[in-house]
Amino acid sequence: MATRAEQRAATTGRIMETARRHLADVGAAGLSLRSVAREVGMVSSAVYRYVESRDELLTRLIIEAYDSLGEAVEAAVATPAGDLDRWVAGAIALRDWSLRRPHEYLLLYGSPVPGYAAPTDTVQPGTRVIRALVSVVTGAVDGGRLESPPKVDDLPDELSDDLRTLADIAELPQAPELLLAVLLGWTQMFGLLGFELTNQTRGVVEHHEQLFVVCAIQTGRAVGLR
Amino acid sequence: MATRAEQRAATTGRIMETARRHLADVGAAGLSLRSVAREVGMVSSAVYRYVESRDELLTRLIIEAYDSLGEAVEAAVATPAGDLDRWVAGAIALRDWSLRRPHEYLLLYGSPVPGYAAPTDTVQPGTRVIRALVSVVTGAVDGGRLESPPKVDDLPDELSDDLRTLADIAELPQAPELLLAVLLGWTQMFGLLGFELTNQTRGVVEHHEQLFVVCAIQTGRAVGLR
DNA sequence: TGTACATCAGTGAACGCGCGTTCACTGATGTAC
DNA sequence: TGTACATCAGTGAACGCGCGTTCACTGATGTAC
Repeated sequence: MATRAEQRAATTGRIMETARRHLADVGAAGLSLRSVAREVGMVSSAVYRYVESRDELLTRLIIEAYDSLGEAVEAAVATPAGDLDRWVAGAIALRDWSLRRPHEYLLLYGSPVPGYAAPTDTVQPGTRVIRALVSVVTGAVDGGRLESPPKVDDLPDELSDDLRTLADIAELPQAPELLLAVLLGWTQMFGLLGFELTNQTRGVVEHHEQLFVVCAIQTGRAVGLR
Repeated sequence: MATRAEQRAATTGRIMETARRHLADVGAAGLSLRSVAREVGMVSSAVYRYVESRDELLTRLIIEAYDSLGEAVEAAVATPAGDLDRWVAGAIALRDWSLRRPHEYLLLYGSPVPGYAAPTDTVQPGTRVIRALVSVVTGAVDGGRLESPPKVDDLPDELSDDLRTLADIAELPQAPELLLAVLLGWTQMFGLLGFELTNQTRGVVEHHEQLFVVCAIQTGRAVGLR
């Protein structure tokens, strides 16, 4: 045992784990290969055996974070329950994960890291969360349980087209109102979460969890879930 | 003319303006006194005649940004029009300003800058935007034009209390539903805007402005504005 | 109005720091015959 | 099973960089009498 491959995997793991912890201390912009190496207990040049560059390390952290968050929401959504309950469970999982790992949340959804451009590898894992939430809607549609959303009368044509295209991609009924509701629900939750994480609501709201749940229920209902 | 005081004001202006431009290039985390000094055309130590430290520069930038944004929204909201139109105008002003100065938006509402803690001076200017929006609601209330919001049945007691306290501060009627709607409308718009600015909706939505307006109309209606 | 002194803006050198990345190297672990 | 060679992990020194901040200084602008 302790073959070379195992050693390598273990060391890579230690590097990534340490990097994640530093991220939490210092934010993405402040993350440095040298300090990670220091804490792992190797000389700075040695980490280059495991990681191509600082940018690649960031990319890996992003992908891991997306996957971890995606997994959490997928699991929450998978519980057998009413459609609305599943939606809310997904939302709560999103919030719980984000509170546990705020700097990773900010890495994914906060300000871009100066000097770093995320490669396209990060796009696909980035869609897991929204796809999990959409799957709840799809389930309700397939079961014939989705209430059709109320007509929105101020909807411009071009926007309707955008939304219909999106509906196709998401394999949802083409009513633009439905996709509008999903999109707004999605951004609503992120707006609230972002405010909570960056302390914009400091001193203003005490019971963030309750607020978030109420928000999730409202957005779920707006989508037509019951 | 060109008295010392005038010179000083002019130079301070150039420093701040350059800093703002660098912010746009490089983000808050990457902003450096030395590079600002370089571009202004003075030696790095000279800027210390105008700015106490890098942190103080950031603080000033934050305050200036809050004030500039606050002013824009206040102006938009001040147009004589229907309540809902004023709300929407405020929202559009928020978006326009943010698109014009995305890095300042991120400085205010994005990830915290590593190693920097905003002093309390920034709190008060930070409330101008929300107070401008609330003033629209107050106007509608005073004119007896606000539709009372529908009862929300899942509202937990503690959260209701939070919301009632907030209502008192904002000098709005105590119905917790009203403040909930304002709060959710507020965060909704920031969520959407944040997604647009950080390109989360890349390739997914084309007509961001229309989407944002629709969103603003919906949130305004949910608040009870007509 | 003119002079003597104080204030101020900007210079240039220096401090100590941490960063990402490269490179030639040593010694241990694996592989082929 | 034993030996010869190839691969690999980690070292240590070095590169060039930009950063924030301090300090003693010079020369110009203001002020008091």
